[in-house]
Amino acid sequence: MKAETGKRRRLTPEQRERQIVDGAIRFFAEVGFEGQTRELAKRLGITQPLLYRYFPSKECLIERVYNEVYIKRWQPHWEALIIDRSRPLEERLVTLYREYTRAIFNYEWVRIFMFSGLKGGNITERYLSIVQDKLFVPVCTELREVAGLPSTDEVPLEPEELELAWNLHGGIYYLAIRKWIYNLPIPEDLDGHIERVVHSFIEGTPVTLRWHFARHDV
Amino acid sequence: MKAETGKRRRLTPEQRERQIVDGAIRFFAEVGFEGQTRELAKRLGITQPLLYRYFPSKECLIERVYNEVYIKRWQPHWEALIIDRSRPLEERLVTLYREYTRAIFNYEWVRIFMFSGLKGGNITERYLSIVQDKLFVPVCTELREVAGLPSTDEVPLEPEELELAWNLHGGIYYLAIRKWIYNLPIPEDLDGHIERVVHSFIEGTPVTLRWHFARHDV
DNA sequence: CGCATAGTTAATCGATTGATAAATTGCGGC
DNA sequence: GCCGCAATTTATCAATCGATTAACTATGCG
Repeated sequence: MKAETGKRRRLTPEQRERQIVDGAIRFFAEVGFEGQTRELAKRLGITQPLLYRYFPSKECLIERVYNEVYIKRWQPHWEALIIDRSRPLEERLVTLYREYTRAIFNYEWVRIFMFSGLKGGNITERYLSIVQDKLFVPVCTELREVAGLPSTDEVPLEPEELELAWNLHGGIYYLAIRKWIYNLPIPEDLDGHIERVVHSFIEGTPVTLRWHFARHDV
Repeated sequence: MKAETGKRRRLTPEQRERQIVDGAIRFFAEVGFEGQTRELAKRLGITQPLLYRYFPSKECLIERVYNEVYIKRWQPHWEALIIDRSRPLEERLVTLYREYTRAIFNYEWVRIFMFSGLKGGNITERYLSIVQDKLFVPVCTELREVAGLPSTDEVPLEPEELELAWNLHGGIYYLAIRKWIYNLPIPEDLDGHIERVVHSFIEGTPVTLRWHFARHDV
């Protein structure tokens, strides 16, 4: 009644823990957090109680998965990139979203983020508030300059402006949702697509901003 | 050992079935399809076995929820609206997305659609293929005309063009995801936001299209 | 009033869940 | 080589899942 001989492999705690965490990320990304510990163990080729030697509860393992997935993906230099006026804003945005999609666009990140949002908590809210403060606000500040409008020091940023940055971001992120959640094909040439989308943004948004403020100030 | 007197309410089968379906839509939208039948019954104020008098299995109830949510939301006149060249394209798109968001932007639709996508199946794929054929393709056809480019009869639609329509759509739909999945605030003035986004689209996309074809044909 | 029909319920079953305790086995140090 | 510790497994528990059965009770018809 023993396991198949030779299958039992004794790893160091560090190796085993890493194996469990990596497997859990993949597993929960696929089936959601209601996925069963027995099924996870089977995929890892270990027994279910062994999971509980490394993590006191399923909830703790999930918490660990969150941390592994969200930490270390953010590139602080993005914030400097956006405000580097030695390059055209269009070029900066293309670079930003090229790198952003390379960092974020993958099966595990997109699906775990969505499961996490549906579940509740406030993990997604916290993450996106950072995105807004570190990316969208500076982008809008730069947009003011490109559009020939007063700086944000003189005229505070309006929610309507922020929404235009959210819209650019949402259109791009929707690609990831299409691919990893709706299981639909997306362009092979992602970089080319980003170039076109950012080009449309640069051509259209400053005009809209001036249009908005002109109506607004009347 | 009987239930509390007076609580028992006898409804006609039609009323009871409707009550169960409506409650199930709300319930599964909130917690996902792993939500338990006992909890659903409790929220409805009935006992769990009664669910099985109306639906042979949980899976059948879920199937019914799908049909209730997705059927009857699509407005066939949208397809005619897009190609009505007696009005400016910008006005047509604003009208379209005003109506589209009124029809689709609600808690149940957005969350059940997302749960359904994560679960797999092909419900989301089928729906979105309709959206592409009925909305995005005609929009791109109209864009050709606005941009002064050859009609789609002469030069077939390219995937890159379709992606620009997907991008507009994704940016707008991302608002719904922010609100009902990430639990973030979105603009109160949704119609005004749509006006600005569509304006940016009309200002930026034709330029990008000509830019794209110019590079392309070299 | 009485009876049949049907809506509703309590009680329960077998399978599965997260989690635990105890037995087993692999590996490094002597 | 073998000894001991710790990694891993077997066996199992209590709770909970979807689903079933049989009994209970409200309503309409005569």
